[in-house]
Amino acid sequence: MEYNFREIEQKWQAEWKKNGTYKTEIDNSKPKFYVLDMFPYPSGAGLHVGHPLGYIASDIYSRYKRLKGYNVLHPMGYDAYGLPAEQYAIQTGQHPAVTTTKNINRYREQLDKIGFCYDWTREIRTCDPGYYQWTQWAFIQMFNCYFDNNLQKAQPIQQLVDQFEKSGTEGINVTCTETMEFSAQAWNSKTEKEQQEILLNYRIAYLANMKVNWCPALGTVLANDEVSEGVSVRGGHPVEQRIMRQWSLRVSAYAQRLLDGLDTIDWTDSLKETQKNWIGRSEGAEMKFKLKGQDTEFEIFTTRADTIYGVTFMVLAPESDYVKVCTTPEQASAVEAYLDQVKKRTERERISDRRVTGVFSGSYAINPVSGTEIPIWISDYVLAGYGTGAIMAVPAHDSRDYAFAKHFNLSIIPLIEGCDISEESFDAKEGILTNSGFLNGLTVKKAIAATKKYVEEKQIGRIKVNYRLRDAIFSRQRYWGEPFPVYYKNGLPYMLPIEKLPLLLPEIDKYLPTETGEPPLGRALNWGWNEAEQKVTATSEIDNQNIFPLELNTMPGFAGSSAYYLRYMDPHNDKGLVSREVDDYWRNVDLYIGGTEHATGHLIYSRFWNKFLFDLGIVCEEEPFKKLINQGMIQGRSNFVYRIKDTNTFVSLNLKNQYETTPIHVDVNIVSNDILDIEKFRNWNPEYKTAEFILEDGKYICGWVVEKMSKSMYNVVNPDDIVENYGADTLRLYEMFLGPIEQSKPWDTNGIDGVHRFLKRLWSLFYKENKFLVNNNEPTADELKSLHKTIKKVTYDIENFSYNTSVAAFMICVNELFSMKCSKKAILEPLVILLTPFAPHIAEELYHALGHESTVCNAEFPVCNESYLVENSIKYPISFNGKVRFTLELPADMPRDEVEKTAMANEQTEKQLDGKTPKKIIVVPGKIVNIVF
RNA sequence: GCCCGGAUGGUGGAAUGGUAGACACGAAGGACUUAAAAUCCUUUGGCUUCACGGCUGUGCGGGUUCAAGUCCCGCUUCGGGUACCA
Repeated sequence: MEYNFREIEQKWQAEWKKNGTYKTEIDNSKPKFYVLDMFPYPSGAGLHVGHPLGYIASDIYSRYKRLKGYNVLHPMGYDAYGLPAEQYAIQTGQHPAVTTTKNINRYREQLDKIGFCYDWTREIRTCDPGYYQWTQWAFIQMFNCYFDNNLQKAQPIQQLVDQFEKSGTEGINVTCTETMEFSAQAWNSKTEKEQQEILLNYRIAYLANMKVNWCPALGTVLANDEVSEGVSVRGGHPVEQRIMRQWSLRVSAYAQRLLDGLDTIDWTDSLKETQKNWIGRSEGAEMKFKLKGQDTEFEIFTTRADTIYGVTFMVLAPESDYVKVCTTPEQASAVEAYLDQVKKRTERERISDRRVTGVFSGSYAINPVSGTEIPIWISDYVLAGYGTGAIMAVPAHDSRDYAFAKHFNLSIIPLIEGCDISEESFDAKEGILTNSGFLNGLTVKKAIAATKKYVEEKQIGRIKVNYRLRDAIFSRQRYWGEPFPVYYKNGLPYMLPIEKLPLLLPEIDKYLPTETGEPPLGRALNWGWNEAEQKVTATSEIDNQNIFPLELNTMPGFAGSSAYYLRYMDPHNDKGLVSREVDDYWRNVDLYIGGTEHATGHLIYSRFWNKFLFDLGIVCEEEPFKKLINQGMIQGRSNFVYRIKDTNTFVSLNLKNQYETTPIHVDVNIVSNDILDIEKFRNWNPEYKTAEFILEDGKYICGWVVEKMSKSMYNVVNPDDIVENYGADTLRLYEMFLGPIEQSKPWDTNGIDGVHRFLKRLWSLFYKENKFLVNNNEPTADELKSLHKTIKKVTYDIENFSYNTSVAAFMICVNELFSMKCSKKAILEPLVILLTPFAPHIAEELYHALGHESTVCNAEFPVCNESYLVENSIKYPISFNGKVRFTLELPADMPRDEVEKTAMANEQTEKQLDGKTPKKIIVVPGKIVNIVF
């Protein structure tokens, strides 16, 4: 019987499906384990061979944990809302739901072939109303809460209203967009509209005018993590700054908790570091500067309060509110011209072009410590969004201030003894202060502390912690996303009642903005809210009395992916996102596998969302993902042919230097071991039908290079083809065998024969021609040693996610058993169970061949018996001055001095020493002998 | 600029401070076969030697150690993240 992988894999996939082998239920008798993959966005291109890498890794771990006796939750679903489907809809008129469903079906077909142990009864799609009603629900919860800074926790907004009614803003410490102060009396005398407007300043989901990243090409705003270097991450379109009234989530309120939480989870240091930088905590002081000749003052933020004596000018961000206050009539036109110029520049231009620009406002500030007068400038190197949007400039010790001072010829006062500032600023936080009044003689560190103390005592400012993390803009001017459960009355937002969710995404005729520039939902014919009857009605009936307009924006991509891991726990619950009982069992994700590209997006938003739900008591764990592993990227390995210039003749790689050639990408699927299949090449493209070839050794050898896997490079390898030619088990093993899971590495189909041969060889221990070879003979010590060595290694490697080395261990074991001609059941049965996580189909087949009726998935993972591994003798490497010269086989229990004596007595030792006396002899029992002379 | 990773044969990669190159691909040679495929066996870092063996070798330069791919210091270089963040 031959190893017929096609038959075996189809048979067991059907059997597993029929028996619900991977269906998971709560089972209090077993410990739980939750393994999650980052769910995919189903793109039209389908899966290439790089996508399943992480899925295979998590599948192995899931199966391993199950064999170890855990109740394993391992679900899968689709991040189904997104731009590509919508842009395809704009081009073709095809409804995004149609495209998305088609792509999902294709993904599912591809995934099914690989033999994953997903519980598909728990599948979710973010665009499914049964799912997105909980995204809408969460948004309403956020609208109904504010963040209490003292408790560091979300609280119902009603508590804040009670507070305002009783004592106004007196004594409150809550996160808000803008600091407000009013009395209880003032609050109580405000109209409903005014009160609601104020509350938006405090809600966790709030509507506000803010500076947003507007992407004209995509026709929508983008969040900070969706923009990189001034262009959109998706598509690379330019982004500009605009003020717009948009929904935002007060993620910044959770900055400290997001930072602290990192210490409690098992993520890689580099990922934690990325999040730390993104959150960007910096401790400093906020200081007040008075304006000369006026009764106003303004605040700046600095981490270098110690440099206060070196402030020679101030800088305001162009968007700062202080600009108006500071600009004198004489300077008004110059300032206006400058603001105009700044406004015209896109984010990208500003980043690429670092010219020093700025304008003098005409006003002066008073240094609160030294009392000197300081000119106030305006420049776009100061950002409105960070700190207070105003800085004190210390050109001697800040390179940006230095460049500005040099450009505009402003004075520079050095503050550190002996520092050289003739060419550049001295930015290091070290040295002894000078020119600094009461700080003279102190080190920088001490001076910072001393200034902070001084600032607080003299009440010219306060210690302040700033975060770089911004609130998340939550509105998108797109069609294919979750509709907001919001309608507008008097221009103010009101939430739909929770029982009326989901608010379904309406149908529209075209997926474009309206003629008046409204988002696509502006085209919906049924997009009014009948408040009295609590239902959606015709847009034409909107009268702003009883029928109100619904929100036209939709939610961004990260909305649906922020809590999906919770929904998998309880996917069919129609009373809540997840019931508390179910959440108490599954708690959080024990192992999360996915790419690093989500480090500053999804992984921040999810943690924020989870913390918010934790505050509400909906979930029991504060962190959603306990352990996280980033799988590396699978790169493409492109092949080239070399066309001789101006001909249709192609020259083989090692002869190309004799000609003038152009390298041309050739489809890797018509190349094998870098040898071109000439016939296939001629048929690949009509242009090459008549191609001529200059061969070497009768072959055409292609060149190759590692680059991104993409259609345009013709280096995309499809997992379906691999499964068809080698089987899913071979694909799974080979993907793991390629190298460490976290490392990026190129895909090269060439090596796949090795793991395929391994499976065939394993098969050959069971079957020869039509004979079943397995017997019940007693295993020998060597056979047991081979097996248990492998059990030990594989167990250790799985726990440490070192899958490439476990595949190697399997190969070694099978090679050993093969040369021992071992077909003993006592050895093969544990081996088959051990292999189950990696190659479940062949394992299931062989397990049944060994006489089992039930699935191997429910078997017990073998345990290593150390007593089989004990060695009687050890081969000691005998080295001289660190260089190994020969080995000596000695009994394992030989004491140290005996080993030394035996080694010294050896004639080869004598030869090596050549009459010299050893200075020192190192014996590491069980390891090595080193003789120094 | 700052932060985080890497750099080991022709290739992918192994290696708790203890015989560098496990395992696999590829290549070369051989067996079986009319032939091919499949399978099996042998060799395979480089230089050198008929051979035993010797020399050399983990990006570069130093150091620590009886012993360094591994630890420390200083570079080179390739990835990734991030940035007028005060």
